[in-house]
Amino acid sequence: MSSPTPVRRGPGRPPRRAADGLETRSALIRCGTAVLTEKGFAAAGIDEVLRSVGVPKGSFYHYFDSKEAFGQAVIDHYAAYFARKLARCFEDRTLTPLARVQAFVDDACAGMARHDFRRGCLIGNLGQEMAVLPESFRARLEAVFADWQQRLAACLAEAVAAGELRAGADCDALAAFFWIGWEGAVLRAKLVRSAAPLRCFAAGFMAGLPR
Amino acid sequence: MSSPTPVRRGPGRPPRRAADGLETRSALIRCGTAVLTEKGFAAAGIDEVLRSVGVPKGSFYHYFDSKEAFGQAVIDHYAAYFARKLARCFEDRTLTPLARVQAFVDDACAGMARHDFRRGCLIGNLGQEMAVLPESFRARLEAVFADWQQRLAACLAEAVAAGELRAGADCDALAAFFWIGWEGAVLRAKLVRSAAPLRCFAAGFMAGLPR
DNA sequence: ATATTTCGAGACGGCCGGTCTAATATCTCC
DNA sequence: GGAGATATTAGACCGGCCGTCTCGAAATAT
Repeated sequence: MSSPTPVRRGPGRPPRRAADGLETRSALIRCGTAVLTEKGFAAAGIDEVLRSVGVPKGSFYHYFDSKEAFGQAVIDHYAAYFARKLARCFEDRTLTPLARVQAFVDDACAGMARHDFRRGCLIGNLGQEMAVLPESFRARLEAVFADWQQRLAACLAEAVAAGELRAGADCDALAAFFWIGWEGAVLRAKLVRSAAPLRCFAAGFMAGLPR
Repeated sequence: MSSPTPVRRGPGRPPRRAADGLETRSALIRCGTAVLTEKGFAAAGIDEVLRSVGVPKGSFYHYFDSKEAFGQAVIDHYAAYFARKLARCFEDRTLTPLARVQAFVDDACAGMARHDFRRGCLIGNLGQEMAVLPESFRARLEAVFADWQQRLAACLAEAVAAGELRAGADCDALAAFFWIGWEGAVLRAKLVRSAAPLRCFAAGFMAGLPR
């Protein structure tokens, strides 16, 4: 019997399938997200992504102008994914604001453990690589960090309103501080293959908050 | 007139010169430190180092078994250099213990600015790259971080003794927290090409210390 | 049915980077 | 002063990777 999705692979325009073009394209992006999150941009090869998805090289340059354009698409995809995750955590009304921050940390620990601490944060990876990256990445990466910072700052502002933080606390500065250090924690977690750095940083952050 | 050091370049055993082998070798390491600190290990090419030092490609494998071995040597060199810097800062009796930490931060800000925020921290760079690095690097990088943490913890212990920190403060945990987050700050400073993240993290760290 | 457009297969070129081998000049020791 | 040992290098090799190119076939329009 034939496979459930008889993916024709051979030259010629493929038979019409529901939004197949989008399927292929987004499969490439999804796989690329995993690969770039693990290896970074420069060290990752397009061929690896293609082989893993089962798409021939010729298709790639039909969907993307270049590796650089592909990277941009992957960043956008990751940013959207992460924004959803942050919204889920930081706007969860069933928890107190500070408990939401802790929930994010717990979620991140579980996430890294699930991939044996080989994958880190795509944005952090690429930020570290800026010296060897197309300059076009810089603005996009900065924008993503700005978004994260704003989301966390809003959550911290709720903490102030709820009396969990001292009135007058500088939520923006605290949020900036968190994300700056968090990337370091992710980096270290990859190195020691353990969630300890994530927990260490989170605990230190919580302990240092102005109550 | 001939150059002061008439470096013979051509096949054959070179004329005896005072420790020339060590000269060449350490020149490679010094240049490699700069390059790896900027680009990381995977993205850095040996050719670039060789060209920059004026050593032919064939020579490389006379001095090092492989790129991996070269990387190890560079790590060792960088670790020694950084240990000296930390000793200079953290054991400076002319400053209070906490002022020494701030002195290190100021020094680091100046250092990154001097290279236009293109160079970061070699150890952090390589840590981030672990997924695509020879496994042999892991232990060495961890050891370097452990050394840094211990040096900072000692300084913080002095701060406790001097009454700058609350008695009973967990200096080891605080030191671990600092280095975890600091690497994130360096990463971010490279991204935004500014010392602001370094200062933001340092300020947050200082503000959160138990007094 | 014919022409045109859309999509994909897979090979190819060019480049670059790490590694190895052979060759060569000097040193050392008899 | 000659012979072997040693230090250094030139250059070739191999493999990977990005990007391109041509061809082929299905879908769609006319």
